[in-house]
This record gives sequence, structure tokens and C-alpha cells, in this order.
Amino acid sequence: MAKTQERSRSRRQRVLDAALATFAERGYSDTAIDEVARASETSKGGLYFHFPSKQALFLALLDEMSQALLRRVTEAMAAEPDPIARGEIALREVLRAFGEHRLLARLLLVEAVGAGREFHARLNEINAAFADLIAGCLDEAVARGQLPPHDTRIAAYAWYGAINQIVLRWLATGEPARLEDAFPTLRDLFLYGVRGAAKDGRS
Amino acid sequence: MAKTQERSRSRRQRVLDAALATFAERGYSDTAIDEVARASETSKGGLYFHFPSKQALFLALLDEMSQALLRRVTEAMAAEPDPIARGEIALREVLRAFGEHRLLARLLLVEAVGAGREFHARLNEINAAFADLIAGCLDEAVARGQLPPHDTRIAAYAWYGAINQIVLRWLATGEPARLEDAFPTLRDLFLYGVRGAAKDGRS
Amino acid sequence: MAKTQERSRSRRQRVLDAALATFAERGYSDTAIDEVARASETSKGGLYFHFPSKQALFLALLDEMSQALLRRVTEAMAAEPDPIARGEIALREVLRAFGEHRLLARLLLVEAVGAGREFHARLNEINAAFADLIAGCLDEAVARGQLPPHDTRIAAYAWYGAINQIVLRWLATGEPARLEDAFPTLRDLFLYGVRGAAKDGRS
Amino acid sequence: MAKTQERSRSRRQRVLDAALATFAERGYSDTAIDEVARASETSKGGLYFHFPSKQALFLALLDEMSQALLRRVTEAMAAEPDPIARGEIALREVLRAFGEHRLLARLLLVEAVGAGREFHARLNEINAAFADLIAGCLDEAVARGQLPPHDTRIAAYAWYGAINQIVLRWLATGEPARLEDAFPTLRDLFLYGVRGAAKDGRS
DNA sequence: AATGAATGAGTCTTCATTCAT
DNA sequence: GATGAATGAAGACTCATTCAT
Repeated sequence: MAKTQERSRSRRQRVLDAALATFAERGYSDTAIDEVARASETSKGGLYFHFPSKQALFLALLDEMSQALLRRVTEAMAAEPDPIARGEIALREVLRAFGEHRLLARLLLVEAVGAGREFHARLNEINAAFADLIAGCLDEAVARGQLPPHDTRIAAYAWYGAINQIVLRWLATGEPARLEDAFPTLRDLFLYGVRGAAKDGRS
Repeated sequence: MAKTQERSRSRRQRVLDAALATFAERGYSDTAIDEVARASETSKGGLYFHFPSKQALFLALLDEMSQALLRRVTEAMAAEPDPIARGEIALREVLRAFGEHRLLARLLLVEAVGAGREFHARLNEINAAFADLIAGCLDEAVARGQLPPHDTRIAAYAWYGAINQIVLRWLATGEPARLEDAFPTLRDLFLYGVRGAAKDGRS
Repeated sequence: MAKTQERSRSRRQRVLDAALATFAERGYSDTAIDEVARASETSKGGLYFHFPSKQALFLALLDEMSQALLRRVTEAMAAEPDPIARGEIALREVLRAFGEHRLLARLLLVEAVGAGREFHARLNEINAAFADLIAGCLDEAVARGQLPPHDTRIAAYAWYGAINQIVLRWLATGEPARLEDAFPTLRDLFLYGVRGAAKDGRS
Repeated sequence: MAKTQERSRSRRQRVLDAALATFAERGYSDTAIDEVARASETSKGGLYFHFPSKQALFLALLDEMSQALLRRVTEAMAAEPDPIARGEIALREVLRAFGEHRLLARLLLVEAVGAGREFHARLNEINAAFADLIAGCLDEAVARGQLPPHDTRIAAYAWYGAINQIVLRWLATGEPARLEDAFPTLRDLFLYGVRGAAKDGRS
């Protein structure tokens, strides 16, 4: 049993690995199931034994990757009590994660976007999960009086979009050479923006 | 000749209109050339007379739409001498434009992204053009001493990404009901962020 | 136009001819669309231009063939005023038609039967049409007093089934060598059966 | 051993039961071996232990069912010395059997027919066996002088086909509500048909 | 310029069968 | 005997593109 399960897991995992490489490299539509099968050293039938359809495979991959990233960021934030510092940690960790895994970045920020209507709902959930992470920090900071009240949802999405675009630029142009180098600029942009917006008590 | 040209232009335009509707609605890969032909009340052959391939059509559409948007924003900014006020105008105008044209927003921010490798270069150019618009304002403001020196490229991309994400959220969830309503929050976020970031002489 | 239509017709007809040969020869499920395409000297895409699916092609073929047969029999019956004589003509004509076209017989009596749920409704309509032909003769003969009243529907279906089985036997065993030779026996079986059944005033 | 054999038999039987239900319901081609395995609460491997192939399973099912029916009819006829009465008993028993087992009727009269070339030979044997049953009665009746000499083979097949068609109509339309109700009409149709055909000494 | 029938390579998916455990 | 993961050949269908008219 254990062995079978292990083998099965490894096969399933091999397929997911291959799927990440292939989908991130060529995009959802331009990737043939045969390519994923070949890349995972499986037969097409074997692949279909583990995933009922191309769409389901892509969805599973999306879930797997986004949850792993979310977990990584959440864990990095866990120890820090200060909400603003937590936000900084989240930002740095995301930049690190994407900086280390180009494929992850391509998958989540590029290929998942235009993959088709079927994936919009899931992608929105993923986006919401990350935005929630940020919004949570902001809300807590507001509650603590560290930040003035403001529309934390919009702010969270704006931050999130800002990060993504920096990552996209890095993917496209290779700048900055080390993605993490964007951290201080982004942090200051975010931080003093939020504080500043509060300073004058703008709604 | 004039008539022919005009007719031809109108035919070409009809195709582009239909392409916008169809590509934005169903995505690049899921759109069949037949659909565009049908929607533009042309034949497939007629369509191929004006555009040599599906890819060329999509590219032409991308150019057309992004340039129109760029023109609209540039024109709105033209009269304003103050660079920071110009930036605000740009922001509001973009939100207005997308708010009025869902399809435009979907095309540029969703469907163009995952459409395939072939379009990445062009999309980067488009992104760069918009980021340049913002970076131009920032640079001028810095030159005038209205803003402290900072990495205006990163800031410009971050702004740009923030706006896009707000638009994406609006596309997905319908919030805020009027996209333009996000303007004040975004503006303050940007403005005081940049100023604030400068205040402490960021590293 | 005329030429195009003619060519189109001929192409469509070529496909139907090939479909008859292939489906009747190998059965619905065991026939690949490629085979029909090859047999009709068309490309697969060309075939799909004229028929939207394998199922639709089979259905069209079924309609075409059954209606042609129905028309042939109806026309043969047209001139005869006596209903019983008309019934005999129908019987002979059906035997002739099937005897001349093995493929027709195989298609309608064998391959259409087990082709799948999707075809049951249509097949029932076809069966009903033929049974109606017979029932019509019987009903008129009863109205004229040439036959005693009886359950003409059941009788019609029984006749119809009897004919089919004789044809099936001929297909399978080659007996009788000339299918038409079964005519006198069948006719007498039918005729005196119906008459005789009436004699005793059956319930 | 005995236990094993019994268990084995019951397993085999479970598979056959499931096969009947599935094949009769969905047809030969549209039935996947997995479905049969699932329906019989076995694994695919287990199924293949008892039957070497899908085809062999279907063939075994066909044999099993047709022989059971044949046995049932034969046994019902056994006690009756009069050949014509025996024929009537056969007719009634067949109608009863099919009326009680829709699946049996569907299997033998519908799904077995278009299942493919591979089954034609077996189906012909089955048909011949039933026709022989009828032909036997007719021949004996002729020998006894109860019926005039006639082509008993053709008559037998015609009867047989007539019955089948009535059953098919019942399967398709639900008429007559109780299949057995068709008995008197069919019997009279057959009986007086054969007699009548003989009366005038038509060849 | 326009049409739309035709092409054929390419795609996803199914499924009978095998075999290591 | 039983299991179910794996195989891979085969099949229905799509669609960008071409071209005779």
C-alpha cells in the first residue's frame, strides 16, 4: 500500500512538475497533453488516470502552486507580531519566491491569466487570498492605530497589482537583475503612501 | 478609388470591431476565425484579405486599441503643465476609459496576457509605453524638485500594475460599481507614497 | 452557382455513397470517419463541412435510404386501387429493393438497429412509416369489407417483422438465392393468415 | 476448493449479471469494461480473469441468455404432444419471457444485432435454433397431416421475425402494455395464415 | 475584392488490455 | 485470484489557412 501510494504520489507529482514546466513555458493552449506526458515520462493514458482532463490538470497545478506560495508567505509572517512589519515580510517573501522560481511566476502571473474563462473564478480566488493577506495586515494596523483608516481593500489590491507588475517586468526584461532588489523601493512606496494618505485624513 | 478605399477601410474596421468583441469575450485561443468573420459579416476569405493571419489580426487589434488609449490619455494630459497634476489626469483618464469600455479592459489586461509567446514582445512595448507616461511625469516632477529623487521606473511600473489590478478586480467582481470611484484612493496611495518614500531619504 | 451547387451536391452525395458502403460493411461503431472520408475521396474536414458529426452523417444516411425505399414502394403501389393487391405490390417491391441492394438491407435491418440509443427514435419512425404503409392497406381492406375487422396495427408490425427476418436470413445464409422467390410463400402466409384469423371471429 | 469454485462461480455470475444490465442498457460499443467491472463490484483485472476479452464476455452472455430462453421454451413445450398446440405454447412462452425480462429482450433483439461482425455467426446460430423450434412443430404437423405441405423454413423464420418485431415495438412504444396480450392476435395470424396458405394448395 | 468549400495536421480524450504487486 | 495503475493505439472533431471561381 505504502509503496503503491508512494509510487502513485511520485507519478502524480512527476506529472505536476512536468505540467508546471510545460504550461509555464508554452502557455495553456499551446501546450499539448502529449508534451506533458512526455515530459513526465508517462503515457497519455497514465496522465489521464491521475487527472481527468487538461483543464483539471491545470487547475490542480494552479491550486498546488498558489497554495504552496501562500503557505510559504504565511509561515514567514507567522512569527512577526507587528502588522506593518508582517506586511514587509510578506512582500519580501513573495519577491524571493518568485525570484527563485521563474516558472511559478510565469504560471501564476502570465499563463493563468489568459488561459480561458474556465479559470477566471479560481484565479480570482487566488488573487483574493493574496489580497486578503495584505488587507489583513492593513486592517490590523488600522485597528492598532498604526495606520489611519482607509479603504484597505483597494489598497491591498493596489499593492498586490504593483508587486505583480514588478515581477512581470522582471520576467520580461530581467530588471532588476535580482528581483529582491526591488524590495526597498516597493516597501517605501507602499508604506509612506499609506501613511501619507492618512496624514491629511483623506478618505 | 476613394470609395473603394473607404469601403475597404470600413470593412477592415468592421473586422477589427468584431475581433475586439470576440477576442475580448472568448480569448485568443478559443476564438475561431470563423467567429470573427461571422461577427463582422464578412467571409473568411475576406478577412484574410485584410489580415494575413489570425496572429496579425490580434496584433493589429492590440496596436489599434492600445494606441487609441494612449492617444486619449496623452491628449487629456496635454494641457496640464504641472507634472503631478498630469499624472493625476492620466490616472483618472485611464480609469474612465476602461470603465467605459469593458472589452478594451478585458482585451488589454486579460486576453492579451496569456495569448501566447508571440505577443509578449508587443505587450511589453505597450506596457513600457504606459509606464513611460508615468515615469515621464515622475521624472519631470523630480527635476522640478516637486518630488525627491527615487527609482522612477520601478515606481512607474508599480503604479501601472496597481491600476491594472484595480481594473481587473472591477472586471471580476464589479467593484467598485463605478471604476472611476477608485480614483481618489489610488491617487492618494500613489502621491503620498512617492512623497513619503522620499521624505526619509529611502535607501 | 449551379456549378458550385452541383459540385457540392456531388461531394455530399459521394460522402453519402461512401458512408452507405462503409457503415453497411463495418457497422456504425467500427467505422472510422477517416474511412468514410477516404472512401469518398474527401478530406476529413471536407466531410465535416457537409455533416456536423458522425451521428448526423449516419442519421442523414438513414433518412436518405429509408425515404428512397419508402418512395419506391409508395410509387409502385400508387396505381393499384385494390388494397390487398397494393399490399402484395408493397411486399414484392420491398423484396426486390433489398434483393437489389444488399447494402441497403444491411444498413436498415442490421447496422441501424444496434447503432446506439441516439438512433432508436429515428429508427422507430422509420419502422412506423413502413408499418403504416401496411396498416393502411389492411384498414382500407377492412373498410371495404374485403377483410374482417382485426388488430391491423399488430398485424402490420407482424408482417413487417416477418419480411425483415426473411431478408436477414437471406443476408446471413444467402437463402433463398433470389430474395424475391420468397414472395409467394410470404404473401400466402400473410393473406390467408389474416383472412383465416377473421373466419372464426377472433377476439 | 468447492468454496473457491462456488465463490468463483458467483463472481462469474455477478459479472454476467452486470454485463446483461450494462450491455442491454448502453449497447456493446458504448459499454466500457470498467462499467461492467464496477457494476459487478469487481476489478477490471478480476473480470479479465474470468473472461479473456470484452468480446468473449459478450459472447458468453449471449450464449447464456439465449440458451436459458431456449431451455425455458423447450421445457414448456415438452409435455404437449400436439405440434400445433406446442407451437402456441412456444409463442406464449417467448412473449412471457421477454415480457418479464426487458433486458433480455433488448440484449437479444437490439444490442446483439448491430454489435459487430464478430457476433453475426453466433447470432445466426441463435436465430436458427429458435426457427428450428418452430420449424420442428410445423414439420411434425405436416407429417401428421394437420397442416398441408409448405415451405416450413420460410414460415418458421417469418413467424420468428413477426414475434421479434412485436417485441421490438413493445420495447420502443410500450404497446401493448402487457406483451402477452399480443398472443391471441399473433397466434391467429400465424395459424390461419399457414392453414389458409395450405387450403388452396398454393406453392 | 470576396466567397466558402476544401484541406490535413493537430488536439483532447477513451478504452481494451496488460502486469507488477 | 484479485487489484488498479499504466499503456498506447485509435478515434472524433477543430480550425488556421488556401484557392478556384
